[in-house]
Amino acid sequence: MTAAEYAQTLQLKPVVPATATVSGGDSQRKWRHLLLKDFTFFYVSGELTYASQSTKKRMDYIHCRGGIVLPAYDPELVTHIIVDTANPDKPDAGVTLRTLGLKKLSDIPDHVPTVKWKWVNSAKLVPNGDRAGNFRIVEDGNGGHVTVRMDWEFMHSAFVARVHAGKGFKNTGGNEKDKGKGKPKAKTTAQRKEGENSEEEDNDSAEDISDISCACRLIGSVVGVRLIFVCSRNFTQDAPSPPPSAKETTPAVNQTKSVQSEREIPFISDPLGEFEALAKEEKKAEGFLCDAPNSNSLTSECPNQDIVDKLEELMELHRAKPTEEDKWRVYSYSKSIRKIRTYPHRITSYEEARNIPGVGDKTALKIKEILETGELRRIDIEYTEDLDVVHLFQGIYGVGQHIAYMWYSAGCRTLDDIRERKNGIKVSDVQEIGLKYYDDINTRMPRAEAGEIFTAIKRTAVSIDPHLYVEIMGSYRRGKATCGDIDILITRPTDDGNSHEGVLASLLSALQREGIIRENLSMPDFKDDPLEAVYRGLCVRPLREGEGHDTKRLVHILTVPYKSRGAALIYYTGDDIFNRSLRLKANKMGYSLNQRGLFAGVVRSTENKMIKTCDGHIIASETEQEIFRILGVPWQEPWERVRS
DNA sequence: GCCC
DNA sequence: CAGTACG
DNA sequence: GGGCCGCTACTG
Repeated sequence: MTAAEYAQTLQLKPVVPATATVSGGDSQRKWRHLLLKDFTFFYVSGELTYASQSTKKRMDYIHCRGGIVLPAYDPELVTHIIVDTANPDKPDAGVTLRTLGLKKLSDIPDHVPTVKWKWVNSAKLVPNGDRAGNFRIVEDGNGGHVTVRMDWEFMHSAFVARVHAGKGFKNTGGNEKDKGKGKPKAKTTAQRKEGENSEEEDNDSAEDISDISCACRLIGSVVGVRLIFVCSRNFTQDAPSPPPSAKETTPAVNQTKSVQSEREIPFISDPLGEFEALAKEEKKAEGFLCDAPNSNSLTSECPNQDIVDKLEELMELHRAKPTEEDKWRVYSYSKSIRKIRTYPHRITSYEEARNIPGVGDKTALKIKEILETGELRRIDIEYTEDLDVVHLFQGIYGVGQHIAYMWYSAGCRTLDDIRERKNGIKVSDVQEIGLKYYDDINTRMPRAEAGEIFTAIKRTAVSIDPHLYVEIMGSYRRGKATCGDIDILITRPTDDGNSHEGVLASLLSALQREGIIRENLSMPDFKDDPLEAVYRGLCVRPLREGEGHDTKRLVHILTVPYKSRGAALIYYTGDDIFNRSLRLKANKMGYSLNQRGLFAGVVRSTENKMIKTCDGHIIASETEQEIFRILGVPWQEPWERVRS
């Protein structure tokens, strides 16, 4: 596991104060347990591949003391960069810059110090509370506060060139500005009122620590969205919040229960049986896929990997087939495969497979066959020579099942055939671009590159109008390590009488001038609403000397009216399966959800569901929380919404 | 494909 | 309108 | 046997 990955897994772990394991009387150390609260670190270990034991231990140390370890460097969020490369006394600037993705040390903001690990250990309790030097007031773990003194950052500066950075060397006053926002204490207490039943209850020494709020702060940071950050795992409390008893919908109540059971799994004697029971319960509880947060599947090995592989292979074959029937098979497979992948134990029988919601008779039989023979004959049966070619063509942006099959039946077999317009096939402008950048478009980019491009675009946007709200969405917001594209949401508060009307057009031409945008795939259409539009194109990251930046990346820019931002955030954060599930649930509850808002009283024509005979009225759209709450879906952070 |  | 793409 | 997201958005 890399350091970044480890940092990411920390986000999901509750903050267990290190002192909780120390016997109660040790007041000598207890004060440390929130020592690093309000600090956001980026840790430079210099380890290219795997995080060493000591790196992990130090990240744990930060995490357990209320600090945040960013998986990816973000100049807007980081408060301290810890440099802990091979030789602790001689930090390596080159390695540091490479890790940060910067060219020179001066690219690091002045208020962010680069410190050696030693600085972290410099904290000392100030017994008489005298406020001299670099003091901090921290919670003492008993509901009170103590004064703690730490060395000035410059005393442990990693690089001579940056001793001035951070506090102490001279009075920059620069990092005072983010002091206020990291103290959502009242909120934390309030949210615990609702959430504590299903959250930790056996940790009386940790009363003031909300692991949730900590994780939220962290991922909120990673994700970079700070529009609305009221965090709670269960029901949210924006606006006048309903008392817990007002949760009238059954799914909601069931949800609370199932979260609880999920948490109990590790402690019971027969985990397998319990899981099956839980699965059954979910089945009859009419649960929607969107109801249960993703409990993080990326950490553990999948005990049924061979089954997953075979089923995925089969699914891909169906994906390349043209019929409507196959489309739904793929939809179904994708859901059942996901369930199997996150199933915690080795599946050993047809019965067991069948008990997993989403796995039906057919798939259970296939699993049985894989268990018994290690093979799946259906794969060979479904395979035909055309599928590889169709799959290849479908990789062209703008080419779907139908066009791919048309081209195949026209006799085309390779991308070059398409380029040559073999047998007179037609290729649209968009497809032409898709063809030209076939490999680029089908290659995911590192998370950091997506961030870099986003930052450049945001800078340009804000220079057009400083009041714009510009955020990165999609897989980046969901915390993925690699991104297939860059999704940017733009809106603007209208309280000063202005709006973002016309901004997208100026932004696009500015980005073209800058050379960031290279190709247009689709242009916005403002016919309905000048505030609402979608742009798609290909871009490259901003140029840096001496490096080629040729790989074109898909970029999507969406503008929405400020009032719709909550619904737009949900839509644009995804993932797709989560969205569909959420919309399905809305529909079943008599609502309708799209990227503009949640609507009630929508009447659909009975024979054609596509036609709404009555528009209904909008009941929520401004915040994600509001929409979740009305739908009885427990609040889930972006990274918990991964369903596929 | 799965589920109602 | 059908086809494709978006989360 | 019928639904499986969206009166989604854009292209041609």
